[in-house]
Parts: sequence; structure tokens; C-alpha cells
Amino acid sequence: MKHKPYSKCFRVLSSDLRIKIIASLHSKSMSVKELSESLGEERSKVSHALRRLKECGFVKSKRDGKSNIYVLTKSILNDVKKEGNLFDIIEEHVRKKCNKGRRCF
Amino acid sequence: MKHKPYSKCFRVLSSDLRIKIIASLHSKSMSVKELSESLGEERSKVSHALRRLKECGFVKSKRDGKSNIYVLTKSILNDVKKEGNLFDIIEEHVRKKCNKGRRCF
DNA sequence: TTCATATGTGAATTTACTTTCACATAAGTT
DNA sequence: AACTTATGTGAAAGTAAATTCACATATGAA
Repeated sequence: MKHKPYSKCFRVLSSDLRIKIIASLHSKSMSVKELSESLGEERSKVSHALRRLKECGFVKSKRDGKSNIYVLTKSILNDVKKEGNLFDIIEEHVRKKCNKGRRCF
Repeated sequence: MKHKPYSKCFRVLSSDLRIKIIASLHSKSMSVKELSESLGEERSKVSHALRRLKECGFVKSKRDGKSNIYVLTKSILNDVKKEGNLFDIIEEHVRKKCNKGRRCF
């Protein structure tokens, strides 16, 4: 088992904003502006976040006129749709374990 | 969907050392000293890492004489054993997506 | 081509995390 | 009790990541 890839991927998922972006894009592909407005976050912040998500293959983008539309890649899109996906696993863990510890939240 | 729990859990998993510890404890429950020696990492570093893993419910500890033996909790232990677990999902993602991006590794 | 809109990006700043170190505690041994 | 071993812990120092901001680029409209 190589460790670096795991920690790197988890690190990209370790930001609240980036998780929000994944959740948003799951409902609907969006431009930076749309994401930025719907999340109430500064545009450049969203842009930097998207870059990190893109670098690790969680999202991709396509030009549409003046906008760049961001889309979840199949990989993570499938995860979110499938039963027993990445988020289910974490959610279950959180439900069972994390609320008991003081510091986790 | 609450976002904080996700990002917090992912953050705890975003350290190479902490992933190594999880992998080690998967083979065998160990004391801080044993972990520290087998990983070649400074004792206090391992102790701090274990605290974070414990805070988020990934490991628990039990006294055994002078030692504290660290054990993976059922939650994550099951994950590592089950097909389609957390690590499989990330591994598959890495294999498919991350090696294409420059920055991910 | 000039202007407005949407976005990307680098760098400085700020914030968060990790590592190290000295010391405290706890249990077993002599 | 005094000593040794194993560990926990707080705080300083070091390192990395997030945020902000000014500017660059790219596309469509007038």
C-alpha cells in the first residue's frame, strides 16, 4: 500500500468549501460565478478550490462562451450516486464515532 | 448534508503518518513505542498523531501495564476489510484520475 | 476595436497544521 | 521510596495551506 496518494486525495477532500462544491456540482454543473453566488463565497476562492479539485481529478471543466462549466468526473459522481459510496462511509463513521469525541467538531 | 464532519474526517486522514499508522494497526494492534519503532518515527510525533486519530474515532487505546495499546475501531477496521471500502474507493480514484494530473503527486 | 463579463493566476498575507522539545504523569521494578 | 520505562502534553518553532488582491487573459457584445 502506497500512502502518499491516499493522504493527498484525503487532503483535497479536507476542505469544507471543496466538499460544498462537490455537493453543489452533484445537483447541477455550474460556472465559477454560479457556484460563487450560490455558496456566497468569494469568486477567486472558488476558482482556487476548483483548481485543486481538478488537479486531483474530482472535477473537470468545459468552456461555454464566457463561462467555464464545472462538472463532477464520473469517478466521484458514481461514488455519490452509489450505495456505500465514499460519503456514506464517512457519514456512517461520523454518526457512530465522531460525535462522541469532543474535539472532532 | 452537513459539510464540516466530512471535511474534518478527511483532514484527519490527510496525513501520511496517520495513514501509515492505520495501515500498521490493521495488521496488528500496537503500543506507541512499537509503532514508533516500526515506522521509524519520533515517539511524540506518533503520540500526537494517535491523539488525532482517537479524537475522530478511528482508533481507541487500552492500558496494558506501562503501555497503551492502540487498536483500530470497528468502524474503520471493517472498512479496511470490506470489499469496496474507503481505501479501495480512493485507490480506484487515484488509479483512474490522479496520475493524469501533474500536481496531485 | 473598445468595452464588459467571466475566469485564471501569482504573490503577499494570514491562518492552520506539524514537528520538536522539555517536562509531567503513570506504572512496574529494585 | 528511588529508579526506569512508556506515554501524554503544551508551547515554541517550523512548515504548509487558505485567503485576499491586483492584474492578466479570453470571449462575446456594441
